[in-house]
Amino acid sequence: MVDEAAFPRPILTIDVILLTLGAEGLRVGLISRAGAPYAGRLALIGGYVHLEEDSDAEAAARRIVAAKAGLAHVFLEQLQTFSGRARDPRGWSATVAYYGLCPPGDLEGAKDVIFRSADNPGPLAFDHAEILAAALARLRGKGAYSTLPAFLLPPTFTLSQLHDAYERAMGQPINESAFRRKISELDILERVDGAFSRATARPAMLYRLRARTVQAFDRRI
Amino acid sequence: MVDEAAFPRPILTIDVILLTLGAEGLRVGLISRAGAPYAGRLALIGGYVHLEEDSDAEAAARRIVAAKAGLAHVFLEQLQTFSGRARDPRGWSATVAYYGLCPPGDLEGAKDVIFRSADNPGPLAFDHAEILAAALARLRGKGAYSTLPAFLLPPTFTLSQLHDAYERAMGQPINESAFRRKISELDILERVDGAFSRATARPAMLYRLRARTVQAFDRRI
DNA sequence: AGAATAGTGTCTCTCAGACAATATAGG
DNA sequence: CCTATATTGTCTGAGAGACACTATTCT
Repeated sequence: MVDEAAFPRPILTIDVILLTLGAEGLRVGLISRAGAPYAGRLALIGGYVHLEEDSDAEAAARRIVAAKAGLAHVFLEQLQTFSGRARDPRGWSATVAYYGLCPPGDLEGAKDVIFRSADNPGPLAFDHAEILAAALARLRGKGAYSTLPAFLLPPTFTLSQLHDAYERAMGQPINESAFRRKISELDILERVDGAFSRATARPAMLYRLRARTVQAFDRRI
Repeated sequence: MVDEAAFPRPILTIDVILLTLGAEGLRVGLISRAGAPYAGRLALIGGYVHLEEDSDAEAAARRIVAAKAGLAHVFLEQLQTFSGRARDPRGWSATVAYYGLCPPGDLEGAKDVIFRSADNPGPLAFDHAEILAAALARLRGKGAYSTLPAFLLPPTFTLSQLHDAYERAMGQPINESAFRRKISELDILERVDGAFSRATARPAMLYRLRARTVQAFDRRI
């Protein structure tokens, strides 16, 4: 890093790929763009960094998700930075992309957010389709050997729900007994008092994650 | 991304963690800083984005590595963006970090670059120690299930050299016969005519990577 | 009792690590 | 032949998938 402070500075933005679980699989939260460019197009939840307010890019992402989707607590992880002269007609820009995972129940207050199938969201503004695809690839890659999919669930959940979250996040079936075996061997969950009861079936034990952060495993789940 | 073009723009830089293989393990290429801040301290190879010249951040990274380390062809992959108010005394900044892998032989022309043990490089400028640690973690994590360590070798190599590169990159022993078995099953290498001959031992067959890009595996190597 | 979901036990096949055995060069 | 490195073969234990079986609640 050499001192050449006179260089023109590029535009720096933040984009959040907000993902949640729907009945059919992953869903992504989008916002309809008010102004040009791409007015009326759906876009990822994004904004500028506020230098006085935001201590770093992740703080900016949290502020933006809170402001635009009304979400106070989201699991956020940096995905990648997308940059270049071509991606925004206003000029050379860079956006630091974060993916955010949250349980479906937390999305009541997200009035302006439109949820679409993550795998088939329709046309998006800028290079957001590419960014979304990268987020899905990361989630599916990392989900196979980490607790990432658990952050798509509420704080307490049953093993069946966890299994379901893994299957829906990964988009492929996972052997159930092997899943239970591995989860219990990995010792990443702890029992919570009470049980989750459905309409017409046996109630299941409730668990929560032992750690609040993502845990990666040696082998895939 | 809302239009608020009036916002002050943060400083955006690029940093490259240039890694290569030494006898003792991984080595990182550093440059002694000429000016303030951190004058005289060792720092990662970095610089500003040139908006007219660089089509995107990776192009900027390539230009910077070519200019400061004299390397025309390096394997580069984006690591992460580090940002915040505190990391640079000159103000809120963001740096897009790339790690670069290259074979030891390519480093003849890198006059200004100082190589240090990657695991113990001594004090570095800015938050570069943290960035380097993240690069090593990524290389070791991803190296276990990809062809990443092969990019620390010249274009053609023997299986023993590849095995050695994996062990040195990962910092831990790898069972040799299992390694050979997995490599051959994965079908990522192809034979090259000729053989590599040492002083006083059996010459070994030469291989090269089938694909020019990193290949990830299902299971760890 | 029967339906529906939760949870367990077990069999088999594959794969990874350990390590022995064999191969091929130079001295 | 001896040494050093390369390469292959085999044995064994752990783990993953398949799937049947048991458990518990509600109607």
